[in-house]
Amino acid sequence: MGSFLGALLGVKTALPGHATLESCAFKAKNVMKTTAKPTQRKRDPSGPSRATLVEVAEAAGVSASTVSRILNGTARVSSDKRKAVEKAIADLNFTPNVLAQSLKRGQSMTIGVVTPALDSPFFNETLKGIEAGLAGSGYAALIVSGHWNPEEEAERVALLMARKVDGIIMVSGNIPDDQIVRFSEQVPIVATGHGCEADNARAIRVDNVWGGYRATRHLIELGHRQIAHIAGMPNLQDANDRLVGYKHALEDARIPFDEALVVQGDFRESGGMLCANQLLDRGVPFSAVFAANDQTAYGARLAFYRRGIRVPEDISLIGFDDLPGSLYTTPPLTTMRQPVYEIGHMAAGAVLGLITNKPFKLEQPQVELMIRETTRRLR
Amino acid sequence: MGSFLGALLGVKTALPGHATLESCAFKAKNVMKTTAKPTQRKRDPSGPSRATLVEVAEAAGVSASTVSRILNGTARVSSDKRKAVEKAIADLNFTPNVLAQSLKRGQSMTIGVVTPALDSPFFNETLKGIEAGLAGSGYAALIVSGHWNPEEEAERVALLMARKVDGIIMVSGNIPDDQIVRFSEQVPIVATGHGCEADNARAIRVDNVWGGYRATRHLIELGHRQIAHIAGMPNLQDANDRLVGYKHALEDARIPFDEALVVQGDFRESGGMLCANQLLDRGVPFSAVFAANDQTAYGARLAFYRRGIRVPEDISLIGFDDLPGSLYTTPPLTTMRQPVYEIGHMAAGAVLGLITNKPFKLEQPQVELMIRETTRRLR
DNA sequence: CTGTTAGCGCTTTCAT
DNA sequence: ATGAAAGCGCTAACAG
Repeated sequence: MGSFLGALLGVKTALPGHATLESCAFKAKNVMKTTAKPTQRKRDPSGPSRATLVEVAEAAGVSASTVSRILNGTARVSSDKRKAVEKAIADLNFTPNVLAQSLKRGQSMTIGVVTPALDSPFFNETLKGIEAGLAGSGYAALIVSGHWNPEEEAERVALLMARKVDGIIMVSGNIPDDQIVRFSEQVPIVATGHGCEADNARAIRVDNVWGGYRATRHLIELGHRQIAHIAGMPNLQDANDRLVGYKHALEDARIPFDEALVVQGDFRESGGMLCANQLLDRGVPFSAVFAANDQTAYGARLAFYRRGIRVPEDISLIGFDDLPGSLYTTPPLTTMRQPVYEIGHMAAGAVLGLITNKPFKLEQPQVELMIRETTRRLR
Repeated sequence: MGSFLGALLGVKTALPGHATLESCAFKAKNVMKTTAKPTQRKRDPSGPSRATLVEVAEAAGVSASTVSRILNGTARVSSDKRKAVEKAIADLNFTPNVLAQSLKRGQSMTIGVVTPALDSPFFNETLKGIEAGLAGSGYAALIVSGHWNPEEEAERVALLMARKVDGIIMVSGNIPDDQIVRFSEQVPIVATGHGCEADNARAIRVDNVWGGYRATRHLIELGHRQIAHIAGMPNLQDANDRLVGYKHALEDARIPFDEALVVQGDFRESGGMLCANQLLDRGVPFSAVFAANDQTAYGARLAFYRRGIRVPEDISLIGFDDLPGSLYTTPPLTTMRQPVYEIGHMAAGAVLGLITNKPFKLEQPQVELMIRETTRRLR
């Protein structure tokens, strides 16, 4: 087998069953410009699939209605016709056009989902739950991102409604509750991280105040008294609630609240890192940090690492959310677990219930303290 | 303000502007069972929106075609009629029914996206790129998950075709290339992490062999000679290619390949952790590890931490992908960066090009070594 | 410039 | 049990 260096010297070498390696030598130029060949979009009747119900009917020698009835089990059909139709369907590789069905039936069999971010591990967990909750229902999810922007979120909702989604799930986001309620006059909405309730709107939200309280209290129970807090995204109720919980825990422990120990983060790693540095630079001593979410905690963790501050030996750190990755940070992160997947699942069940007018259950999901290895008793 | 402990003792307290805290005391029972009230689904003409184009036409005293023409800018319309129509549209809060438009035009203005996992930071970066690439095009993305299962992926494609998506983006996945090509006879497909090429199919894939080579070579350049590899998901070409690159780098450095230094991972943290332990337990010494992807590296990192092995002091570790989180591990992970976002963006551009028959560029995205803090020169 | 007409592919009375 | 006919809401010739 030719050597790599050989390739670099211009000697052609090939790998068994793999792309040639010579590209390595010409990395910078290894550009395959492809231009679309003018390919005709075919609407070729003999081609695979793309048959219509009427064509099936003709092939089977029956009327369109009969085919439709068989497809939907709407009425009894004699078994010979049924067979003929089934054969025709198979022969023509027919699949009903969902668009046409939707138009006719007045429902699109799709649920709109608006998430604040497509690349957040937190919201993706929710999406996964939604997907699971929708599985087998015949409903598909149309996922769009509002990019944390209230106007864009509203715009997205409009887009979803134009596409005639049968229901909407709002995953957190910055859109005001009353606007959600207004939207819900048009289409059923279930919102997580919101507090709205209306005829056609439901909300699922954990008790963030309690969560913030519990997290802080955990630190207090470990003997910490100088506890910093890196807050979450401003104006986001979830974040504010956690701060409120933090204050209450301090109060209950008769620890005076110190403004200098609270900094405004943004729910992201970069913010967490910045804030931790800020905190450190202020010179006000602290032995523990409650980060408003796990991503913030990750950032703070790195800031400490950079300054040679050990976690948990020197500083205890607790997060909020329990992202999948928090099990694998070094050391694994102590955090308040939110059952995000379950929330998504429940939200899906709720929209479906709202749409089909069937009863469903909506319980408040519980946050839970996950003690791992970033918090320790103050010596 | 009432104290928390007060609440626990049954004294009612309320927070200004926030949920009462008493729920804390009754955590286990804090269950709000909600049953759907039988809400009538309204098709109320006077209600907000839900007007049809014909209704607009009537209200404006023109024909439906005129309204349509104004909506789509298909032809000139006298300004008085235009004004009347615009007023009617505003009055009735009219939005065109995309479903009806789609049925008529024969295109749904939606792109199907099948991803192997909804909760993978790697694929979500791609999704984000796709979303950005689609932004402003009028196309929406219908995202479905194939759960790493080839059958399910095929099923998902069928579902997307039934919904008449105008194009499909396959984000990696286990579905065989020739099946993708077959599907592409029905609808344009762009696949990342695949090698298929056909009239209506394009593929975007980085040079994983080169990536594996470069990663390993980085370790070699640092003086390492006993280099372990935690491989990726079996049967996945990307993973195999990286292994091939690894072998070649060893070969070029005249380091004999040692089977005992290669273990089969699964691209996930848990697998990485398991594999690292396996490696350690084998007793074959090594000073560096090339993990097939970042998630694997995270797992390995934790395994080392658990055994008191320091990274990079005792063992150097390099990953592959450069997930957003890799900037914030402790220490930040040295890795091969894949421009995942760009790949998604490019894929979106490519489907759009395929659909509209416009030229587009498809360049092979380059992987790049990101030297951070988990690798160091062997003393 | 604008209205009329004819569907897109499917479902659903209404007869038979 | 089955077919004919009438649309769902919109667009696109085709005539004026």
